[in-house]
Amino acid sequence: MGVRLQDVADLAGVSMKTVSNVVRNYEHVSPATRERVQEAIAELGYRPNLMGRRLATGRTGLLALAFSNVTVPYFAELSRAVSAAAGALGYRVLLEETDGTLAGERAVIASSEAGMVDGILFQPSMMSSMEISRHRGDLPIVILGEGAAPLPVDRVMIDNVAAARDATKHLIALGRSRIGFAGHESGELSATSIQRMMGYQQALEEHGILPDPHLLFPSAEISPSGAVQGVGAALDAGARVDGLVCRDDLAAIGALRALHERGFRVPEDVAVTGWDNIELSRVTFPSITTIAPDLDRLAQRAVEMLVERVGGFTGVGRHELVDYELLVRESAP
Amino acid sequence: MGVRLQDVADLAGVSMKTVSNVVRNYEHVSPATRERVQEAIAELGYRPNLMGRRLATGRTGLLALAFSNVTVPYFAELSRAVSAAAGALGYRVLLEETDGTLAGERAVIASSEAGMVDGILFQPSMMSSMEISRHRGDLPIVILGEGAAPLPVDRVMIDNVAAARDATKHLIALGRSRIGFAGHESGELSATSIQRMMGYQQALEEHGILPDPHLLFPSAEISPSGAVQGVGAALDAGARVDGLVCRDDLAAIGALRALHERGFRVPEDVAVTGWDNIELSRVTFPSITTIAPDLDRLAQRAVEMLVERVGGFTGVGRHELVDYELLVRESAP
DNA sequence: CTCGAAATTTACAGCGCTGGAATTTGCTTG
DNA sequence: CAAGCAAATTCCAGCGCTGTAAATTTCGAG
Repeated sequence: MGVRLQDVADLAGVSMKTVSNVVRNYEHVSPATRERVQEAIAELGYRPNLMGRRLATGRTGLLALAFSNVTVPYFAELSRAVSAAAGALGYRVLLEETDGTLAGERAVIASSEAGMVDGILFQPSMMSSMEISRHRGDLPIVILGEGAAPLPVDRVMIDNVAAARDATKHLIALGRSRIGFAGHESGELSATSIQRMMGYQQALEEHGILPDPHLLFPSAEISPSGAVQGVGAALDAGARVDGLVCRDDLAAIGALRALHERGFRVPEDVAVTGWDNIELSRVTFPSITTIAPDLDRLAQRAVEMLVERVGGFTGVGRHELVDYELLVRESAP
Repeated sequence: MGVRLQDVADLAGVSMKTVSNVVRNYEHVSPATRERVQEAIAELGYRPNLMGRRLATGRTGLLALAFSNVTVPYFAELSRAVSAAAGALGYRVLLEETDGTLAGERAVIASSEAGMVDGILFQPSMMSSMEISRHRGDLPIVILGEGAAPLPVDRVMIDNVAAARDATKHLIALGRSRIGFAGHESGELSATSIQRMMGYQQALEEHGILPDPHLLFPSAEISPSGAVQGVGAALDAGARVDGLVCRDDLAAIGALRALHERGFRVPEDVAVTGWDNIELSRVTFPSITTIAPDLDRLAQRAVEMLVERVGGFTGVGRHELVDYELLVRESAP
């Protein structure tokens, strides 16, 4: 099924290779020949078969983007940004969901089939980048987010610690002093949560506030509902805060509901900050003050670095930070 | 770079084809040989090269899923459901975003390269299924959602008209009589919007309520912010409703904010329904009464039908309806 | 006109794998 | 013990395309 290069070549009366050259815009083809071939292509409706090309070149033109779950708005937005950046460089993106499980993440790294993608962009939830760099096969990998340790693999991230410090300081500047942290895992903490909590504690300490472990409100599940329950349970148990730094916008949305249900006003009684600047954080009531990473830049750098590796670059692991911004909105004005 | 089938064959002292048979679990391989080959595979760390396999078989094992934009939660959730259903049948899913533009959708259908995917699952926003079925090349397509006309291409959807009628009747049963519709396009309506508005109007008429064009609140942009503005502008212009059927949950979230900003209480003053049952609709305050399509079933049937076509089925276009449910929550109890 | 360099085009050998036919091996059975 | 048959394995010919190198044509200078 399908028109082959040879068919076009026959019709145009040239060799297969010349047709190939025309298709790929090789420069040394005479205008006359080029036109004749193009007519033949149009007449036959020829479209190059990618599998053939890829077998021959060894490149697939596909990059994998692995993270836990597209239904997390941050990841959906990341996915768009990465697709755009990859598209600009002639690559397409294959999403790989890991469900945030260790098994899922290992499966991505160890994928039993080769040749599907040219490289992987990986935002790990559970695996340490240590393990990733060890487990790595021959496929280039760039890590998104995650820890700060220098490792033999490229990484792009924002400075989570500094950003968390900024968010917390913003609440302190608002005159809040009983500031909680919400939305982190109740079990083993992800690297992301660890860094954000670290920044939160640093800010408190810098301002002479003693971090109070009773003001940490973990979620049994990293989801808005998880935060509703986590924050709700803590409030019901008598915890009182006037500021709340949330691990991400979804946790903030959950916190908003939990607070609202119990009659606390945001921001009057409790000021709340989120993280990620997902589209919805502008539309909730109140809208959410949040850390907005420069997602486009993050995606662009990550793709660029990965493409360099695909192209053969084998230097040491690079570690780049990307800008972020604290977007002040209604929940912590 | 890479261990080849031949390398494994050499090490195990068998032919390439036997190794291939082992890799693919062909039944007629003696246990002894199988084991020897498997040892060789393990020792060499062999992983089959997909491009080679695919060139040989003509199948890529990839299905495209095309829709406007992953950052729309409904599509993200659809994407998960489709990935799961496809995975169960041995396929993986490549996302194609069209940005909801005609050009984007045409690009998906007319993709200039062949052989990338075996088939397409397509949820159109702008293209009519008429045009899709005409434009179709040799690639099997299954349409998700969209119009009701019987066409020579498979389609799976929920009964949008009936569901909209149910949502509207629910508001009527709550004693509401000035019921508006919000969140549809302010320009050309999508097929989806048309059907949902149709159901809304039918329900009103069935109950002797004359549909009032002043109670239609379109959004300049299909997004929560679009709905905030659309509904907000209408309210500011003096429109008064006691019930609001929203085209989707994001519009409902936007409507919630627009109403809240102006001091209307939900559901006391205005009862609101959404559509899609996105995860967040459970967590907003108030949580949103919504139409919940059976997404898993939808995805499963769509993938099954597409895989049948990939397998060679060429019968007439089938048209399947999938169940939905009205989930009653706080916004319209 | 002739010659060499540059421009254009072609031949050919795979890329790594699989389908199907052909061959060999291993058992049964009369 | 040979024939007969099924199971196991191998051979071979591509799938559609591209890289390399070699062949051919073109063109301007002398």
